[in-house]
Amino acid sequence: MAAGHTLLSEMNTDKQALTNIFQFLKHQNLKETEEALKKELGIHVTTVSAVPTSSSCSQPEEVADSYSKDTTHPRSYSTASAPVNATILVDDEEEDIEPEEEEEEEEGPRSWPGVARSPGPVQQQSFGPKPVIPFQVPSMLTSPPGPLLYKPPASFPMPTIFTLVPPGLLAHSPNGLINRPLSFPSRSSPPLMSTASGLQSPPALSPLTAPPSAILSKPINTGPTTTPANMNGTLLSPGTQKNTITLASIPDEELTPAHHELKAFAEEFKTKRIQLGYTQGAVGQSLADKGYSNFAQSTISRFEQMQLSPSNAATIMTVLKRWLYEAENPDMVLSGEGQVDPLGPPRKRKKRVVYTPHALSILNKYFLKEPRPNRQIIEMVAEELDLLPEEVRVWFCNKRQKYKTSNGEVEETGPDCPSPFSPQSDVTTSPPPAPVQKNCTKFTIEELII
DNA sequence: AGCTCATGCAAATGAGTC
DNA sequence: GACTCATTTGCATGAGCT
Repeated sequence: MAAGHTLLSEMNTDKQALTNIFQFLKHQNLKETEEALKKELGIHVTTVSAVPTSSSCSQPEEVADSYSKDTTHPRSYSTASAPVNATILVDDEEEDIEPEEEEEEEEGPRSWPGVARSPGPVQQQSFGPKPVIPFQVPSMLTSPPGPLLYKPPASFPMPTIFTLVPPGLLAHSPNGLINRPLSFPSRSSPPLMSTASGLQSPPALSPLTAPPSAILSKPINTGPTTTPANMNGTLLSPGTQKNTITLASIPDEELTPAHHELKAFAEEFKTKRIQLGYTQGAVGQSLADKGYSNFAQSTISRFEQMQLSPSNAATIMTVLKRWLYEAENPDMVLSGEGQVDPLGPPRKRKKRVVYTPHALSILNKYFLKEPRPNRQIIEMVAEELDLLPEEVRVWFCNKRQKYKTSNGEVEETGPDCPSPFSPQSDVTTSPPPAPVQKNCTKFTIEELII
C-alpha cells in the first residue's frame, strides 16, 4: 500500500480515480471488493514503475494466447482526449506495454491496395478536457460480485483498462454515443437481424442453379472437413469446417478450469441477456452503438452455445462481460477512453461482400483457367466484375483453399493446377474439369478472356 | 406474419513462410 | 508481396415459437 501511495502521489489525477473507485464500491456496497482492491493495489502497484502515459495490463498466458493472433486489439491503451493521466496497473504477472500509437493506428480504414476508402466512423474525438479518469479496474471489479455470479478466473482475466464515469457526468458526453448510459433496445427499432433484408445481393449459386458443366465431382474420399461432422451442432461449430476445437465439443473431463469459467459465463450471459430484454441481435447492435467491437447475432449465438474455440470465446467474453456489466449498471459506465473496446478500438472488419451468382460464375470460370492469377489478371477480373482487386485476390485464395480441402490433398498438379476431377466435388462454385497442367502454366489475359 | 435463434457457407483476417 | 493454412465471423436462411 505504501508503494501504492508513492505511485499515486506522483500521479495526481489517480487520486481522483481512486476516490471514484472507492466511492463506487461503497455505493455498491462492495465492501469486500473495496478491501480487495486496496489490498491488490498495495501488492501490485509495487510491481509498476511509473506508467505516465500509457497504461498496461497483464495477460496471463492462456488469454494472451487468445489475443495473440489479433494485433489490432491492443491490450492496453491510454486516453487521448482526457488529460494525460497515469494509469494504475492492477494485475501483475507479465507485462506488455504496447507502444502508444495503438489508438492512432486506431485504424483509418484498412487500406485496400489501389483503392481509396472512405474513413470509417470516427471513434475518438478531441473534446477537450473530459471528466473521465482513465483507470485500470482490478479484475475483481470487472466482474462485479453483485450482479454477476461469474468470477473471472486468473486464467481469463478481464482486460483491465477502464474509465469510471460517475453517473452525473454521463450527460456531458459530446458525441452522443460515448458514455451514454445503456438503454434498452427499442422494440420498435429495427433489430440487427433485420438488416438481412431486401437490399442484399442475391444468394450465391445454389447447386441446382450451377450449370451442369460447372459441377465438379467430389473426391471419393471426402475428408472429414467438407461436411460438418455433426449436424446437430453439438459437436462441431457449424462455421468451423476444420478441426477447430470448440468448447462445446470438449468432453467435460477434459475441460480446464478456464474452460469451465467460460462456459459458466456463457450460460450466465444468456440468462441475464434475456432478463435484461435483449435479443442476440440487439446485443450486437448495442455493442456497436457503444463503440465496442461489435459482433453479429450469429456470433453472439455461437458464443452462448460455446461453439467457438476457447481462445475466440475468451476474446469475445471480455467484450460481453463488460457490456453486461454496463447493461446491469446503467448508472455506472465503465469505459476506457470514452467507450473504447476492452480489446482495443472497435474492429474494422471489412463488411462481408456477397457476390452475385453472375460474379461467382465468372470468377469460377477464371479459376478454372487460372487458379493463381497474377496481379494483372486479378485487376482485369476486378474491373470486369466491379470488385476490388483485393476482393478478387481473396476470393481466389479462398477458392484454392476450399478446393483443396474439398478435393482432398492435391498432389503433383496442386490446387493451382486442377487435376482431372474425380466425380463430384464442390458443386456450387467449382469450375468444370480442366486439363492437367504441368508446371502450372500461367495464362495470358487473352487466353483467359471468356 | 413476424420475431428470434441456430447453422451452413464462405468472405475476411492473421500467422507463418517463401 | 503474395501465398498457404487455420481461424474468425457475417450473411442468408430455415426452424421454431408467439
